[in-house]
Amino acid sequence: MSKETLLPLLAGHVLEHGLGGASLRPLALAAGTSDRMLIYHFGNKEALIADLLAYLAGLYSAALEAGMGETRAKTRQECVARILALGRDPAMQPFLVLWWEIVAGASRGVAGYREAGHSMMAQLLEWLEGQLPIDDPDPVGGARYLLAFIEGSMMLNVVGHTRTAREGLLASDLGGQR
Amino acid sequence: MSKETLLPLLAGHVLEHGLGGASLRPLALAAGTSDRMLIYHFGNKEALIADLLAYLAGLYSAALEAGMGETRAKTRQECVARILALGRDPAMQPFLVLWWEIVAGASRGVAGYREAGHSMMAQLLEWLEGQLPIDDPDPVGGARYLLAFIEGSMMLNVVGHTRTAREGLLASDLGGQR
DNA sequence: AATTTATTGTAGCGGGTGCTACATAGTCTT
DNA sequence: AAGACTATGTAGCACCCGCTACAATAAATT
Repeated sequence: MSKETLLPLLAGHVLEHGLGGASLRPLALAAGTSDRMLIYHFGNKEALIADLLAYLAGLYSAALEAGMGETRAKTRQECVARILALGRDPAMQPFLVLWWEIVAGASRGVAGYREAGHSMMAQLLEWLEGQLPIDDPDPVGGARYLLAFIEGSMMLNVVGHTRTAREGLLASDLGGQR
Repeated sequence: MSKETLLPLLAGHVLEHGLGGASLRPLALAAGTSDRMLIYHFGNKEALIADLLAYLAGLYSAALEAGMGETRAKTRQECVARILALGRDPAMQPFLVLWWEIVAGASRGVAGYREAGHSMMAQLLEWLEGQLPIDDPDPVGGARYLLAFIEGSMMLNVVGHTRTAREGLLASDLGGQR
């Protein structure tokens, strides 16, 4: 067994049980090995987490591509609706939970978290640009604007402010009426 | 020494060293007691964290009031600029770091985190409504809209997407030109 | 065939975790 | 004055943590 065969199993465990609280022995059990071997392959836990974060960023990219619609949205509203729907997809839920854990780690300065978060947001940004209407007057700026708004809305949902998020969306025209 | 005198000291430690990784003995040391006494006063760690989260929400409210400007902003742009500046204030930094930890806990379903996060966002929302221009056409919806956008921008900053956040802000008119 | 190298198991170390048992001193009530 | 209640210190338990020392096996290399 090598790193490459271990990483998917480790990622599965982390997506289910969290990243911060993960410890070697449960991680090893989920991957069918021992803590002894995890250290052998990765050197130490910090390196393991770093490799795992990179692998998870790749997984996230794949999940985004799988969730990408065949056609572009016709309006920014439709585009936002699509991505918010993607966020409600149960299959994406473990990623979202993990996502806020990564943000928290990045904020506290834990090694590797900022980089992983940056990478995942860059991928989402690129995906979002490709989802904007073809005739959008400012796809580059628009994607950045919508990204901030969407992620803020998702955070509000997480802390139970679903109504706040919805009413915020209604109060905005997403730059679409100009 | 009672709960009431303990909580400010505990909050200070948590603001400096984080909430998730906090354990009884360091917490007690920071408050000038023993783990033994923390359990005595709060029952168990979970109850201690719950009390601490409630106290921190109150602290956050006080910090907001202290950071509130004397006058209202004249435009939504100025309003957003003010709150983003407040977020860059070093005095607010520990709160922001703690904030993302609360969001992560809420997302993972840790007891009490969702409630604390909800309370803090409700306070920020109220504060934001009071900061909007007097002649704003839709203060209620506008505050919700701006809140989502601002929080999304702050998250982008945390993961190193400062440029993305800034360009998103430039691409939006914040509903101000209609 | 001998030797090195890669992979794995077993056992354990030092330290941190939440929490508890027990004793003690002071204070308050009857 | 006697007993009850409150607050606190000391010591420790059972468990989890990352990590390591040592040994064993098997494969590859010389």
